[in-house]
Amino acid sequence: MSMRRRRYTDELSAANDGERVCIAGWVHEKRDLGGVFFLILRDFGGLAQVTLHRGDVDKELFARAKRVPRESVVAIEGRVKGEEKAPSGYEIIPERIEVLNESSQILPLDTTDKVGAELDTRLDARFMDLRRERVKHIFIIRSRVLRAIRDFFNERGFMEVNTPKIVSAATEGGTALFPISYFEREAFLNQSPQLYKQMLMASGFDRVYEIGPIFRAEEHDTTKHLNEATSVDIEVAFATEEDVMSILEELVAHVYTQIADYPGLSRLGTGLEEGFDVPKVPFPRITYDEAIELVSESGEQIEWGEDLSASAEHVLGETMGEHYFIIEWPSAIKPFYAQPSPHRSDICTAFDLMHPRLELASGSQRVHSYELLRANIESKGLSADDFEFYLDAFRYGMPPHAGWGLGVERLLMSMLRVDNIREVVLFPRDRRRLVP
RNA sequence: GCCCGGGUGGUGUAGUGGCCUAUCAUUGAGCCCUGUCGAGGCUCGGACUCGGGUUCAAAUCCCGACCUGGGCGCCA
Repeated sequence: MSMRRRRYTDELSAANDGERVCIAGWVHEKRDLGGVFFLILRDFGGLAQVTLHRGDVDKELFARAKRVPRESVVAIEGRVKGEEKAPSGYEIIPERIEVLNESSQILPLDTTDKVGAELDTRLDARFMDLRRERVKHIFIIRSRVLRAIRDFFNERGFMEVNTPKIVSAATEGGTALFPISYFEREAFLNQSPQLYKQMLMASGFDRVYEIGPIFRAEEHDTTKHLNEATSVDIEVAFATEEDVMSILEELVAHVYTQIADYPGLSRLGTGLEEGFDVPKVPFPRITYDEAIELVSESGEQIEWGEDLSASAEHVLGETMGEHYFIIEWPSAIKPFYAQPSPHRSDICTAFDLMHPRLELASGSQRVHSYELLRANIESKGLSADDFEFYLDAFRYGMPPHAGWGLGVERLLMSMLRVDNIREVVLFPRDRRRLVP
């Protein structure tokens, strides 16, 4: 059977009536009515009904079609017949059915969604879970989101870069790293491309972006954390935090715009049957001071200089209702590379992009002074010697610059209203899961 | 790391000490049925996480282990 002649089920319709075609895929369902037998074939495009009438088709073919186990892979040659009684307006009258690979029974999951399955069960049999329609659409959307992000940056003169994922030292502090064995030394999986993208600012690559994996060894076990995630990172020279905040909100709006008309949104089962609204730019900005004030009105007290708790973020999300920025954070709870505010010594240029449900991104203008950066590293209790490879870039002409990092999975789960971040990763890595 | 839940056929579930030879759906095997689209009807097969304990009696109560869901903390 030639793959060149293979057609997708969604390319066909009643308009192809009479054409001889070849389709291939999985046996999604079988309905045996005695004298008439329906085999529902599934490929990447969708479903097609293959109809066999006893008497009209070869006896052997009829019997073999009934015997093929569900989820087996088959290639079918036959004629398209426009048929109002068929679910998609046409059916295939087969002349040949070739079983390319028979599926074992009983299946680990139901691909027809008649019976549910828990996430853990689904992830154990992820290859089969991904055959389910709603799950497939999540990853088609994910792919489209990544494409939209690349288009956005490429159109704006950004250069895509790749920085190392195996690194020598604790990068930013704050989070736990995965140690790995690197020949005779210890190394780590990178928690973020932060230091490397900043170093590129000193190279004159003044608008860079990277989409890549980040690794966090935190032993958290929640619906919004992963130990291996994907981040979109940018760094822009001669820019302030306001400049990169504009880029960020425009990016989010662009991504929403690109996905808003995707028909598969309605198949997700997450309440997006009517699609979604593209968030309006600019997003509201509230300062950290305003944020803790708002939270205190709801009864929860946050001391100035403390990070916002989960319940505080929830209160803010309720109040703000849509995407918003929290700006002017205390320097003490932001990383060493956040540039201090020009107006106040105890706050910095850092910002967080919040969705009502969770934090999506954080960024800042960066410290570009070697002396200040070195002092900041030391004052955070880190050793400046470990950062020599990074600090060197600041001694020979580092322009002012700003940037941010955005969690792809968080963007997706918030956009698609998915409850668990694992849903938007093909093979998620969490506290317990290392396979598949 | 802390707190609170849960582990019953392949999958999803009912069952809070004896009515359990364990419910229902779906899946699987088989039979009937010539227009199904969650097809329908009939027959059959298939499970109490593991190890201790309490009791005349444990799926059910207790202890431990393992697995697992959620919340908090940390973090993006």
